[in-house]
Amino acid sequence: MLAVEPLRGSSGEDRDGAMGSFSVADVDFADEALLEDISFGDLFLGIDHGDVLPDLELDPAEIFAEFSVGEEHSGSTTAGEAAEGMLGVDGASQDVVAAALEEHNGCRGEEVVSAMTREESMVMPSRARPSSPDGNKGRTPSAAAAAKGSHRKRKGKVDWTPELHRRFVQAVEQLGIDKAVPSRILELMGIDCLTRHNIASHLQKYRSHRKHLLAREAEAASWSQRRQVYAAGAGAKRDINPWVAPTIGFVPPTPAAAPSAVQLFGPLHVWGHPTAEAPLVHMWLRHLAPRSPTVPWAPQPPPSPPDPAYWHHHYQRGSREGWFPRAMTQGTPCFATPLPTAVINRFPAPHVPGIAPHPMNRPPPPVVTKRSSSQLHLDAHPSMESVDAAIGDVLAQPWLPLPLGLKSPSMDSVLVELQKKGVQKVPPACG
DNA sequence: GCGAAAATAT
DNA sequence: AATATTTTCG
Repeated sequence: MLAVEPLRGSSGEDRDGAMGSFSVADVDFADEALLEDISFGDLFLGIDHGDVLPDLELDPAEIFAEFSVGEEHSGSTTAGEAAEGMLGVDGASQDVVAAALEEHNGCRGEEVVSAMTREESMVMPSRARPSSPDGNKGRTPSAAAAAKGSHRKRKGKVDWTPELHRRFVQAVEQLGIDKAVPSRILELMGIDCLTRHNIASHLQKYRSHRKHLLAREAEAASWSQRRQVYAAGAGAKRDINPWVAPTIGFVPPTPAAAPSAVQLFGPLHVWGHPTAEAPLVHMWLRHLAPRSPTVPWAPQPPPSPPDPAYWHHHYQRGSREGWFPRAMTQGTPCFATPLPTAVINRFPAPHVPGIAPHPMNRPPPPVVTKRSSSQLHLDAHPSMESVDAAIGDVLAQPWLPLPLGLKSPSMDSVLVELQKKGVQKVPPACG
């Protein structure tokens, strides 16, 4: 088994340019990643301070006007203070915040107002609801519902701030995922300005997201397992940390694992897109796999790369195209994980229809195997074209494992040519 | 009371 | 247009 990589800083003429400098696109991307860091990361990582107060999305004036109904707030509650609270008070403990929250949202007051509004709306409908023309597909509007009168003023929207969500998740975890039902959650959260419906709704979404994320994790695990299978099959003994040393030619397919090039450059769907997902994933994922309270030393799942910056930190652009681990270009060269052709063929990298797979997201383009013509040629008397083609592939794929058992004399001549081009043969073992 | 899905808001 | 939240309904 042989693996080759371009020599760093070698005098390869057509390669130096590509290696030595990043394209404009690369630079732009890095900047973008940084921007994301600042604008989104902080917001959602700083979950324990400040940004916490949930607020009902009503006009403040409206809120307090309504809350004043039937509720004598203890003088201290003013609109001004409320506004301050909504901006987040530094250093306020969670309890204080929650208390303030309850007070400002006027929980009891809201109940009163809601009820009243409800009754009012029966009498004087404030908003003509479009009587869902055919939206009721598969649903038979009951006579009761029809008789009820369908006009109802919407309640103030609950803003599920990170802090509120945190409480929610805490309650859910405390109950256990199967016993977590709205009423119990509501009890545990102890925030009586929320209704059971609010909780139920949030729970619905929470489950949905959780399901989604777990599915993706399972997918990632599956891929990781596959990689280990063939890595082991090829005799690799080392444990490979997928975040640090991804197997050559493959990139973990899910964002939960590491963002693929496709996910970095083109939206798959919104949850797969870093700009949209980063903040949201933090919101939902944050409590997904908490350290076991009973077995705190239990092994943790590998940390997800928090954002594109992580990706850029650990990976770099290869020559021409493709990402590869920085570790592979720094310090002692390591042996690339062997990728027997048969295995590659059996486990092709995932392919998103309609989007050309990124070079690193598909099986390594074969120098020899997939180009049967080249293979034959090399085995016999390689022409310069075939050698050049091989070199081209190698340069495009900085780490290109050559198929096992390729030891024909012509291979040496290929390697000579590769070396002339600044491609280096990598020692068959590392460490 | 619960969960799924429709309706509505942003 | 997409996502978040509420409301409806079985």
